[in-house]
Amino acid sequence: MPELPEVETTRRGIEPHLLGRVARGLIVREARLRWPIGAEVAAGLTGLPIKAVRRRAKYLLLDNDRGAAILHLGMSGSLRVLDQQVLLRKHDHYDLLLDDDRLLRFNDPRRFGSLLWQAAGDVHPLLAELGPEPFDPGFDGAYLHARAHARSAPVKHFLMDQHIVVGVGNIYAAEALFRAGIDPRRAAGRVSRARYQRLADAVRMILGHSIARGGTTLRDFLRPDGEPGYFEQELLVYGRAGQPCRVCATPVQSVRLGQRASFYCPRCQH
DNA sequence: CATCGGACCTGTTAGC
DNA sequence: TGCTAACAGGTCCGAT
Repeated sequence: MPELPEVETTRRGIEPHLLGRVARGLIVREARLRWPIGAEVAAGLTGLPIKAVRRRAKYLLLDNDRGAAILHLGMSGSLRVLDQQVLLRKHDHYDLLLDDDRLLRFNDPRRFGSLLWQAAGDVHPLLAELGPEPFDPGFDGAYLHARAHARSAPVKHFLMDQHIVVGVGNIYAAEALFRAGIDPRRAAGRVSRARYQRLADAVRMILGHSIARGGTTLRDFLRPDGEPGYFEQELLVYGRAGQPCRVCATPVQSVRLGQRASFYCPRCQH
């Protein structure tokens, strides 16, 4: 589910409910997420006000004076701010209790999500090696071209590598490569600087546009307010195998690149 | 180092 | 209608 636009949509949805609220405690019903939820998370959060709700890559960070909780939604996770009375559903793994009698509830069927703690002054190893945000000024064609030097892996892999640039997952990689006219199978090291500039622009445009639409709803993604995202209606190639390209009407092709479905137009992308 | 495959999970869907 | 296999938005880790 969640790539950068969905995580950012979630951040914007929960931020007004969390900012300035004192965390009263953490109820963990299922600690076995991507990594087990440790006791340090509750200890770090409890008793202090939340000073910021940030996003870095696909991670959400809840800051207080002791440090930050690091939340990841994995493939199937979602967060909602609820009244305590609301009935528990399957896969509701933790609740962060707030001082206004509401709570932040995490649901995640596949349990690829995570909840970690980072002490003030520390940088968690998972965050330390991340590439630039797509909206950072340093993310451009020259940067991508330099990082791709001599790489033989498909450009789609390269674009989805969070050490290169963060936030681009399987859906938006397909969409950005389509907009840039680049075949997802092409070796990353064999894409020109000019085409990488188109790609960087396409990534920013698509992510920004999707955020404005509230993210993409495939299957079960819902925003924290329970509404779906609307970007799905604007996908040009993702999930459209066999259907006509919206630009040239050539049937959209599907290939598997490293265990993952990739969609592209054989006429528009080279 | 870069690259590949496996691993972690459950739910939904496609195919027989 | 039921059973099974394949596949799904992420990404770490170990082997090569």
